[in-house]
Formats: sequence, structure tokens, C-alpha cells
Amino acid sequence: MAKTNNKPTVKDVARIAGVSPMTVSNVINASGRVGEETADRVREAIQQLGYRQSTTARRFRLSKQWAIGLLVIDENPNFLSDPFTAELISGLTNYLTNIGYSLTIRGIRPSRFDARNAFKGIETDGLVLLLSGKQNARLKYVRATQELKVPTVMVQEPPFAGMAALASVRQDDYGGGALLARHLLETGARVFWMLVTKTIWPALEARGDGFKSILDSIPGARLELLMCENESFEVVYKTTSNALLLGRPDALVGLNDQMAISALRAAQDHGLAAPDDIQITGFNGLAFWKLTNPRLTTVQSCGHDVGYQAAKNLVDALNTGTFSQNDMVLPVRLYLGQTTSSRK
Amino acid sequence: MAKTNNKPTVKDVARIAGVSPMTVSNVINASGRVGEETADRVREAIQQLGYRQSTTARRFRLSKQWAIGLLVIDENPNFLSDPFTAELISGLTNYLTNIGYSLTIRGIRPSRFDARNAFKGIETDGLVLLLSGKQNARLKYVRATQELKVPTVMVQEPPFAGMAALASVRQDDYGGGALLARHLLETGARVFWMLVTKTIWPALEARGDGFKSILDSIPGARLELLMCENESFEVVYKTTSNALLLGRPDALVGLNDQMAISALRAAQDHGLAAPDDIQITGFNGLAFWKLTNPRLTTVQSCGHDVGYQAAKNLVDALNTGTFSQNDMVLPVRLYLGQTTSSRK
DNA sequence: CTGAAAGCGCTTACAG
DNA sequence: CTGAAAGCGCTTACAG
Repeated sequence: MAKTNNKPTVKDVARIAGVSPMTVSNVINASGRVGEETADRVREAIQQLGYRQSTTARRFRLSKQWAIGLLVIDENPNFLSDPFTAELISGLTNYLTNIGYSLTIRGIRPSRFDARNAFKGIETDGLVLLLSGKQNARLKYVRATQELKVPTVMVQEPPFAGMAALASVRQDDYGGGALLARHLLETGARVFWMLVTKTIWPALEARGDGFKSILDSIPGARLELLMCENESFEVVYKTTSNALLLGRPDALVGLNDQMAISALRAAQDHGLAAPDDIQITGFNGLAFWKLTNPRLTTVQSCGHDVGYQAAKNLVDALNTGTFSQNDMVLPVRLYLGQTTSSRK
Repeated sequence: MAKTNNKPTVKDVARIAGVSPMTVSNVINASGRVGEETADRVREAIQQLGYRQSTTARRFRLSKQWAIGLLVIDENPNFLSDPFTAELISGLTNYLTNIGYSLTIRGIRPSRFDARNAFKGIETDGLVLLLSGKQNARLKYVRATQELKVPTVMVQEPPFAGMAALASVRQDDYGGGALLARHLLETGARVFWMLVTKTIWPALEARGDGFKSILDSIPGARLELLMCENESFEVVYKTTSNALLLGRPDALVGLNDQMAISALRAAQDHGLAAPDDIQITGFNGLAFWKLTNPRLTTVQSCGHDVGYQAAKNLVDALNTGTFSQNDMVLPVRLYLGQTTSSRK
């Protein structure tokens, strides 16, 4: 077959330099078993021809991709606009880029998930999973990804039992929820409304569960759920606003900052001031949180670290054959803002 | 050489189905020149073996990647936290995923840019460029990318003359800046402080230039630049705060919403209320902007559309050989919020 | 230190 | 409708 394009190859370089292709290969990959003089000749030929190594051919030959896939299962196609996800991806790429790996991101909407086609065109050395949905749905996604037979790290998700090629890296969302509950209880709050959405994210669930766990032992403490169709400003605002027509909690609990702020706006428009009339807490404390007014009481997430550690754990597993740590849990910390009272 | 792994190949499928490898290939790629019965036998064999086509081998064979690269030149390694960039990427992936392409993102810090190594490991059918820095630095990046010899689209950047394999897709930032200036002039404002950063983004420059262009013909109108080391909350807050000790403009002009809000907080802490004591405008109106309080007067960007059109334009060029449009400019619109006065 | 041979998995002409 | 041959660009044993 005729060449489809005229890019120079190792063969061309070899001819110009008067050596064999594998000597060229050795020079490029710095194997160090080439004479200095020969290597110089090869480098000159590379310059002269403008030769660039074909990554595709190399990947093919070595059946190694130097690439990690990130799979996000989200109903929202614009999942990058979530600050935690953006931080997570930053952490992943910061680690991977340094060691010459690239990250391939794929977002799939659960309603369109099809085990046969979901991973078409994806070929990576490892996989990072950010899953949403009910436990059995998440298990389904994990089972499907296992067919790719590559080491996999789930982020923001507790481990599944009995899957060796699968590790977890997550932050202590449960503990963060507990921190918020203790703080609010100390201010005297007893009646709580928690904003939840139909899309289930295990991390958000953990925050909620951590919060509830503290209330259980407190007499008089009461938690109600405000179910929002999705986490857009409009929906959270409207849902909160409607609920406030019928009652008023001591505190509104958002499972992330966006929802907390949306609810805060609704409360303000009902003439309620934070923290005196109503308290509000969020979760994440990333990027835009510093711009919130009043500054939100929140738990500072470590999305970047979760991504960084997930990538590190995964690449280590690629190199050693096993995960050094099967469930990594990173700490979070409470940040007191202006939307909760000081101790009463 | 022995096989490095035991994944089934077309050969294995062919043997089981009792056909030749190219018949398997024809079935997989639905060439349609295979008898129904034979095709069924092949599909059964695929099922039985759990065969998955090797994307790498296919890419290698056809020297086509079905992949687009996004190159971001940014001093900030966490460039994903910028709402516009996140929207842009959403737009790119939304278009690309639908047609079976993937997006490879690479962020490079200008100080570390090295033409020889910048694109190591990147092999894509096309390139999208989001550049920062001075004009001649940007030109340098573009020249370097041209060595990859793939069609390239610059986003948020006006076209460079005389480069055929290069097109531009951007929004009307200049016009957006002009909209804001006209609006502020109508409120009676004459003295403006514009928040600028050391890192030069052509889009932000265009916003500033558009703004200035309107002031030029207005007697008494005065523009001063507040130079911020970077666009973090802390720096913009501090810079604005220091400046407010020495004077007070009629309006603060942020070239994006983040900076505008940061400046607004400084103004508030100086006892200035918007819009009565001081007016403030932003730019972008994406994601978190709805959460701003008071709601910022801004220009609504279309980062998603810019990304979507850039991807479409690029893939069309891949298929046809030339760009149908060399400079696409998308419209923006003014959104009046609560940080500017109504007409006086 | 350097090279001739073989092959990674796939698909495009070209025959039949 | 189906197949035998060739080759995409690279690198790993294996010789010398």
C-alpha cells in the first residue's frame, strides 16, 4: 500500500543517518546503548526531517496507552460546571500530566447507558469512576467497566466488596456532615431542612447520613428533607420558597454550596436574615464559595487531592500490579462563615 | 514474539466463526458486504469470546485518531475552575462525543512552554487553542502547533493572517464591552476603574477595548486600570480595597464576574453600596453568576456555543479539507442586574 | 555498539 | 459474498 501521508518515520531517519531503524528507536527512547557519535547523527537527521515519533504506533506496539479514562455518570451533560468535579479533574490532570499520562473524559447520562457501547473508543491503562444513581445502578456500571479489564479507582464512593482490581479514594463526607450537625446543634438549632435532589450521589448521601447520625441521639432534633427535582438555582429556590410558606426550620442544610446559596436567596426573599432568623450551611468551600455573601458556613472539600491521590493510586497499581490502598479517606474541615450563629 | 496479553483478536473470532479476519472486520464496521448468516455466526463468536475491537490498532491502521486536542496556555494550572473554560469544554465534548470523537485536554504554563516537548504524546486529528499571553507569544504557540500539521481552531482569539489551516471561533467580547460602557454612560457614570490582570487573555482585552471605544467620544469620561497580580479573590479584593483608600470611581468594571464580585466585596467593606454609591459590572453570566448577591449586571457569554461551534467547524474541516468559516463571531447580550442604576 | 527479523491488530486493495 | 497478502510505525528479543 502507498503511504497515506508523507510524515517521516524511523526508517527515513535511519536512512539519512546511515543506521538501522532500531538505533533510531534507541536514541529517541534514550535507551543509552548507542554511541555518542551515532546518536548525534541520528538527532541531526531527526532535526533535518522534522521527525516526530508516532504515539499511536508506539501505543500499538507496546500495548500501553499512557492514558487514564475518567467516566462520569451524570444526568447533567454539563457536569464540568460542578466545582467539585472541576477540582477533581484538576487534581487528576496535575498528577497525570507530570508523568506523561493523559486523561480522557467521558460523560454518560444514566438513561443512555448501554454496556455494549459505553466504552467504545475508550482504550486506557486505567479507569477512574465518578458514579451517581442508586447502589444497584452503580454496581451495574462498575460491573460493566470491569469488562475493560483495567485497574479502576472509584472516587467519592465507598468500596465494593470482592473486587480486587477496584479501589476507592474519597473524602470524609460522612464526617463532614457530622461536623456541621454538631456545630448547628451547639447553636441551639433543632429543626433542620435538608435539601436533597433526585439524582443520587454517594458522596452527598454520605454527607446527609453523617449529619443524621449526630441528630439521632438528640431529643427534640428533627430533620425534614426538601426534595428538589434538580440542583439548579431556579428549582432549589422555588422548592425552598414554597416550603417556607408552610413553615420555618432553624437551619437549612445544603449538601453543596450551590444549593445552600440558592436556598439562602429564597429565605432572604421571605424576609429571613441569616443567621438570626434562619441558619444555612453548605458543603465544598471551593472556587466561587469565597464570593458568597454572606460568607457561607461550609465544610471544605479536597476535590483536588481526591483527584490527585486517585491518579497516583491508580498509576502505582499499574506499575506494581496491585493497589497499595483499597480505601483512602481524606479529611475535611469545618469552616465557620456568617450564615450560622456562634455558640449560644 | 509471544502475545503480551490474552485479549481475543479478529483472528480468534475468525477461527471460531470459520471465516477470515477481514470478514470479521467487515461485520464489526458494518460494511454491509457480508451475508446475514455469516454475519450472525461472527456476532456469536464475538459474544462468546468477549471480543472488543482494539481502538489503538484501528487508529494505527487508518492513521486517524477520532480525537481532538484542546491546548490551554494558562499560568494557572487549575484552569478548569474558570467558569468560561468549563463551559467551553462542555460545548466541545457535547459535540464531539455525539460523533464518536474524544477530547484530550492539555494545560501548559507559559513559563514551561517548550516547542519540542509541548505536544509529546499528543496525536489528534485536530486542535483547539485557548491562548493567553502577549500577541507575539501567542503567535509563537500557534507556530509551534502548526508543526503538528493538523487543522486548528483558535477560540476567543481573532484570526491570524495568512494561515490557512487555522480558523477562529469567538464571541463578540468587543461588542459586549461596548454594551456595558453605553449602559454605564446612560446611568451618568463618567469615572471608571477597570480591573485587569497581568496574564493577558485576548478575549478579556477585547472586552476592555470595546469598553474604551465607547468612552473615546464622551467628553469627561475617564478610565483607569487597576492592575491585579492575578484574578484570585484575595488579590482583587486587596487591590480594589487599597485603591478605594485613595479615590472612588463611579463604576468598577470587572472583565469577568469573579473579579467583579471580588471588587464588590471590597467596596461593600468600605461602606459603599451598589449601585447607589458605586456601580459594578461583570462579564460572563455563567453558572455561579445566578448566585451572586446582589445580582450582578453582566454580559452573558456563550462559552458552550463557542466550544460547540469550534468542534463542529473543526470536524467539518477534517471531513471537507477546508474551513467553511475562518472567523466565527457569536453574539452576546447585556443582562441588567442590581449593581448598576437604571437610566438617570 | 549495531542490525535483520518478526510481529503487535487491524483494514485496504485486489482476486476469485 | 469471501479470502490471502501486504503493510501501517514501532520496538523486543536475539545475533553478531
